[in-house]
Amino acid sequence: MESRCESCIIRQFNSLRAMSKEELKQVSDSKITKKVKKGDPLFNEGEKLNGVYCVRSGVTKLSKLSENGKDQIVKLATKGEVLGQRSVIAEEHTNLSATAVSDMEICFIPKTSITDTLNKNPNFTLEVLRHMAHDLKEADDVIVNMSQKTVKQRMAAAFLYLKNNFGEDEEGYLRLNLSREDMANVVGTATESAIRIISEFKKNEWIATKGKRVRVLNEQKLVDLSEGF
Amino acid sequence: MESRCESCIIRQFNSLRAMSKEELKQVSDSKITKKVKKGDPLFNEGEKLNGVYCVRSGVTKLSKLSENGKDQIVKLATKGEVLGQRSVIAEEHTNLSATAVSDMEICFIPKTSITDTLNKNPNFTLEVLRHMAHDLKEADDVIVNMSQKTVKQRMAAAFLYLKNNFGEDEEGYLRLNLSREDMANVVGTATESAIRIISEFKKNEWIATKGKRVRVLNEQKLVDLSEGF
DNA sequence: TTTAAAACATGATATATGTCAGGTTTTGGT
DNA sequence: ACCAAAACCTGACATATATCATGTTTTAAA
Repeated sequence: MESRCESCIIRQFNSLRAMSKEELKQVSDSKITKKVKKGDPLFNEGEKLNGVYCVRSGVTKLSKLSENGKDQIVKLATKGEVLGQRSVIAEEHTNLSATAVSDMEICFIPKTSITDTLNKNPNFTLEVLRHMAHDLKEADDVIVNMSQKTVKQRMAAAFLYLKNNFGEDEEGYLRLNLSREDMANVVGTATESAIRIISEFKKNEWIATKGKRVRVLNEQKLVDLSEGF
Repeated sequence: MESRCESCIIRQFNSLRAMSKEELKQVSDSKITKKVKKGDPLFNEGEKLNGVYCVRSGVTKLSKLSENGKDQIVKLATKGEVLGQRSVIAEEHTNLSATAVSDMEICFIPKTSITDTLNKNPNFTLEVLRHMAHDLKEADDVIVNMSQKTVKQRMAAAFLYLKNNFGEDEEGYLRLNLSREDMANVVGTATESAIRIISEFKKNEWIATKGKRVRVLNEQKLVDLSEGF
C-alpha cells in the first residue's frame, strides 16, 4: 500500500513543498517506495542517477572513498532530506556514496519529474536553491572544523551533532547508534583513535554506554571541548 | 568611465549570462564598479550583504576564522566568479570573509537586481543552481582531502591548483603568488610547516622560486605525491 | 546454543605536525 | 637610500595521531 506524496508530511521539510498540486500528483504517480536495510547501499560514488531519493525514515551516510582506502563521511541524512539532487541538477555522476546506517524507507523520484518542475516552477527552483545554499554553508563549516580542530574536538562535536540532529530516546540514549568505525569516518580519524577518545570521554563521565547505545552525560563539557576550552 | 554589463565578457563565465536584455540593463544601471587593493577586504564574515560581487579581475580569498585564531582559506575566487550569492539567497549573514590577494576590479550588484531576477527568470535561477551544485561538489571534495591527505599531499595539490586555475606567465612562473602564510591557510597547517615543506619541494627540484615567484618544475611528481604515491 | 566473524579495546611504538625561539632576508614607505 | 616591519627560514622540542599487534567482547548466523 503506497501512500501519496500529496498527503506525505515529510514533504514539509524539503523543497517538494514548493510544488503545485499537479506537479505533486505527477511525482506521486511516478515515484517508487523502497525499503533499504541497514548496511545496504542506496547508490555508489560515480554512478549516474536517473532520479533522486527522498528519505521517509531512517538515516543514511553520504561518504567518499579516498585513495588511501578510507571512507570519509561527509554528511548524515535523515527524514525529509532529498539525495542525489546535486547530481541530477549538474547532470554529473554522483560524487558520494549513500549507505543506510539504519533500516530506511525511501522514495525514488525519477529525474524527469524533478527537471520538468525545475524548468516550469520558479518557486520550486528557488526552494531547491535555498536548500543547496544551506548545504554549501554547512560544507564550508565542515572544512574549517576538519582543518582547524583536533580529533578530540571533532569527536565531541560529532556526539553533539548526533544528539541535536537525531535526538534521544526516553532513557536518554542517542537515537542514532554509529559504529566506532563510522564515528571515526565522520570525524576523519583512525578507528583506534576514535575508540581511545570515546573511552576517555567515558572515563571522564561525559558520555556513558550500554551495549551499543550511547548517552550524553555532560553536554556542556562536550561543547566546551569542541570549542577549544 | 564605467563599462556596461551588456558588453562585459566576464558575464559568459557566470550565471549572469542567463539574464535577459532588460534584466541585464537593470543590473548595469544599478551596479557599482570598485577597485580593491591587494590585502583589502571585500567583506567580512558575519556581515549582512546587500548585494553580490562580480569579480572582473584579480583574485580574492574566501576564508573563515576558527576559534584558535587561524584563518582557513576555503576557496580562491577569480575573474567571473560571483561572491555573496549564497548569503543573499539564504538571506543569512556571510559565512566567510573575502580579502583581495591581488589588486582587483569588482562590480557590486545590489541585492534587489538579483532577487528580482531570481523570482522572475527561471533560467537564471536554474543557472545559479547549477553553479551552486558545482561549488557544493568542490566543497565535498575539499572535506575529503582535508581529512584524508597529509599536509605534504595537500601542499602538492595546492601548487597544482594554483597552476591549473590561475596559470603561468611567459617564464613559467605561477601567475598567482601567495604568501607562505596564505599557502598554509589554504592547506590548513602552520605557517612554519608550510615553509618547511616548500623548502623540501625546492630541494627535490619539484618547484623553484625566484623572489616571491614560484615555478613548478616537476608537475608529475606533485601529482603522484598528492595522490599518495 | 554454538561458533565464526565483526566490533571493540588497549598497549607499544613510529611519525607527522605544531609550537616556540631565534635568526636572516625581503619589502615598502619616507 | 634607509629603516622598520613584514616575510621568510631553520632548529629543537613537544605532542597528537597513525599504525601494528594482540586480546576481549559482542553479534548474528547456522
